[in-house]
Amino acid sequence: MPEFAVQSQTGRSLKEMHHLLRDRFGPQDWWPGETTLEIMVGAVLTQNTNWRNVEKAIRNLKEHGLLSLDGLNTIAPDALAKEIRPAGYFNIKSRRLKNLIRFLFDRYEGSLELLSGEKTEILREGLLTVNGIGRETADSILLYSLERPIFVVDAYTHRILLRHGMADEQMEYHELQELFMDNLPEDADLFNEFHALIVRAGKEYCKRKPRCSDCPLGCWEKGPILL
DNA sequence: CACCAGGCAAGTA
DNA sequence: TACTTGCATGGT
Repeated sequence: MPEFAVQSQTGRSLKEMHHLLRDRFGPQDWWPGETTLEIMVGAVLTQNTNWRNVEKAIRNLKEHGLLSLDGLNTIAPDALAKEIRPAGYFNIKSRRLKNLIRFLFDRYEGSLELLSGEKTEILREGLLTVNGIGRETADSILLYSLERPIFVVDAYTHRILLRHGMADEQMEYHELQELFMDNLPEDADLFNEFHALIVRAGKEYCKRKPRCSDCPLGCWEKGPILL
């Protein structure tokens, strides 16, 4: 039994919210035609960082032929930091990328084939042991890079649920995640699109200073605007 | 000038 | 468990 309402303050189900967003914005095409590795790298680089800055960093890596397991495994941390500078937090993210790559070599022989054969639950536990990979980054890798049916929770997700009366400020990551995963079909493509749409709507309408007027969700305007 | 962006870990109490 | 702080660039 879900502990929290599966309907919003305005009486909408998650499915209805997804359809409203989809009808407004269409497919978001997150991480199309990119490699498994590139998506994993992007998931780390985008931590608390605007995606446009991440694109610059990834472009640098590509231009220098570093966007490969061996390239990232071999390069010195300082040199890597220099390449990903536009993404911010470049020193710590350099170490985080090295940690991730080392994990892939230590546990999967640096083989994305072997990685892909691993069970989702084991993968998630493993990723979470890597210093610099927390729940959102791990889940982003699972969903967007490895196409596992795991729903990604981020600040926008929490904020939108708050404004629809479906969550409170204290709710924890896994509770928010369960709200989606217990009330939607277990479908990676659905989770992919829905989360991307939430981010899209969040960017345009539901920031800390919300601009609710044209939001397709027509959220509960007296709802909390915190977070 | 202030504020924010597709977080996380380490330190403190 | 529940805060607080450091990490940093680039756009608005």
